[in-house]
Amino acid sequence: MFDSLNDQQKKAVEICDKNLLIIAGAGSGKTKTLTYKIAYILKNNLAKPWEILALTFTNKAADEMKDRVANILDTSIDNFYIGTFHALSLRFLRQIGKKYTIYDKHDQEMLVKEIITYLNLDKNKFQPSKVASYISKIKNSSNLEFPTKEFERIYKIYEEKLESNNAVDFDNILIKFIEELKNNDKLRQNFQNQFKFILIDEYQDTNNIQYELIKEFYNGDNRIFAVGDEDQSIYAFRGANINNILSFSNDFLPCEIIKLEKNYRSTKNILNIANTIITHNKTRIGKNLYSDISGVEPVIKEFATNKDEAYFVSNQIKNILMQNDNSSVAVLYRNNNLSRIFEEYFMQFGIAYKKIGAHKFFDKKEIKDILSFIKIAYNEKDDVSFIRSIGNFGGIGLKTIDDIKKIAIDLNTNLFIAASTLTQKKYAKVARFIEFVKILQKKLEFGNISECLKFVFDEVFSDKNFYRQDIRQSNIDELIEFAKNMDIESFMENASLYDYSQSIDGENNLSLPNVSLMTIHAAKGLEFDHVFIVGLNEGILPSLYQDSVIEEERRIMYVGITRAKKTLYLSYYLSDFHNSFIPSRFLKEIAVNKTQLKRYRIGETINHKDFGKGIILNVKEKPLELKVNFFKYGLKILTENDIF
DNA sequence: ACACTAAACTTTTTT
DNA sequence: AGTTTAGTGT
Repeated sequence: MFDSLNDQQKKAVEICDKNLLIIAGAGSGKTKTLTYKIAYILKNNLAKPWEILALTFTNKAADEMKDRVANILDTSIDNFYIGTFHALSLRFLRQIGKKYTIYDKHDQEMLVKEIITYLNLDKNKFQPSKVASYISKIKNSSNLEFPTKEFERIYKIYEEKLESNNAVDFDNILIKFIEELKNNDKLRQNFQNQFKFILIDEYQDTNNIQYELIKEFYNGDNRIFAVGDEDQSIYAFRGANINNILSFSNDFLPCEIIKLEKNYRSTKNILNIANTIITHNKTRIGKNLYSDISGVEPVIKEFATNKDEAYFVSNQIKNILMQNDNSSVAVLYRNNNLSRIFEEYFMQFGIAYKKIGAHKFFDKKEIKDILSFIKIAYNEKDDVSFIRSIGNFGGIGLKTIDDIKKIAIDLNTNLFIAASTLTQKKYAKVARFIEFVKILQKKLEFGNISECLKFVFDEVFSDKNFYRQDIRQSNIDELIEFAKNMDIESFMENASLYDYSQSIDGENNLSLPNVSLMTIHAAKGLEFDHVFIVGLNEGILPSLYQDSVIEEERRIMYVGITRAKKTLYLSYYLSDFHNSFIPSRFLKEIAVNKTQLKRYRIGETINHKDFGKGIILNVKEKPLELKVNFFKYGLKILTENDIF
């Protein structure tokens, strides 16, 4: 059964007495190697299934690994510990009796917003979404440095609130678990002894907290097998630390590094482009991906507008599907707002497609609204869910909620308790709300969540037009169906951690369309016969957003390109009717067939980070020199170095 | 005091 | 697409 592995893969599978860092280039059979390694360990009786811990980055990757292990072993996989860092940590926390409400990004922002209003801070200066992501960044970095005093206060109150709400955000799931391990030697040793082999997928995307967790599991006797590719590290914005992979061989001794460099996915031509681009990066271990597959030359296309681009892509897809119905096709972009125009044209062209990511099932308003009642019944201290549910109950407005908040501060308690003290006649509606939640709590104890959801819908939402629209109604039905036969704990976990929309996967389902629309981030780990990477403009890819780092943007480009098996189309447009654009610098780095790609054209508008918008009056290539008339700052000469 | 509506604005990427 | 805001209506 191990005959189908190449020499490097075989080495990676068979070496079990050392820690291993497997540098797995795109399409080099990473998942295959990991799953065969698990099979090898079991066949040779090196460990029992429950002594293997496999940590993945996404639920999709966990599901795929489960499937493939089950396939090659031909047994049930119930005994394996395969899952995301977050899902497994939560599960272990539950095993020791720790239960929390999980705050997703949205809940987090609501909490931050409450704190900002409470502190009377300027809402424009402190945007909840920015503050929330900054909080996560701080938690993920080792040194706690706050930009301002106000920020430090927000952060402190935020952490206190999580504690008093009996809630955890995504980061805290891991932090809480690490705390438990640190404070309880017996518990830690149990885990260390149990997990003889720890496999970590996508190691390049682990952050400091995840790294710390791995350290807690490691006792020097068990073995860590980390698989990763520094060139595919694209989650720095979420705290991923590329140094984890770069310094693996110092952290876990004895250690061996194995590189998987043979690519089984893409044609030579496609790989050439990927290799050419990525060699511009300095932060890398370095590898040389190669392929035996020959194929056609990738296509680079310029369009006047994004509409022209969408038209061309749609037309091309139509042709591809006419030639071979079974081909898989993907249109990939840097950010989700680029998808809309493709959806429009796909409709016009009659192309069936699926859009991945973007709007998650559990982020939908109707779902969150109903869920907030279950959450407040599950955990009275959950102030975020309190505010959402009471606001939807009907007959209770902002003024009343404000009164409750004030009482909660006075009594130093949560909103639910504060609301329970209101017995005056004018607060009769509040009393009814409290009563309703208590009934719900009784029903929840009974265990049938589906029925509880239906109860909430019937009592609170069924007479409101918004929730009676067909799409929302069917989403609600789906939620009720989803909850069937689930216990409250796993329901809560699934609702918070699982991206339900991504799990409706087309691979085994022939009735779903073969054309996918998604961000490059969402496409990571996937492959398609034909790939279109669109919107390859400066300012889109690379994004040139505030903290965007050019090497990471280049890796995103690299990940996109290496999704393609047979054909690859790279395209950009010059205008989207609001702004004008120039082609991505990454296209210039390729320079296929001496393709004439000018980054700058006379007469174009550019957007400079310091000087704002301006019109290009003159362009000199080699060395690059731009004469630009900026709207605010007037005439400037820019050289290569001060352009970005 | 609250419900409802229309218009404006928000967003890189996500466990 | 969802949330916020301002304005109107009950």
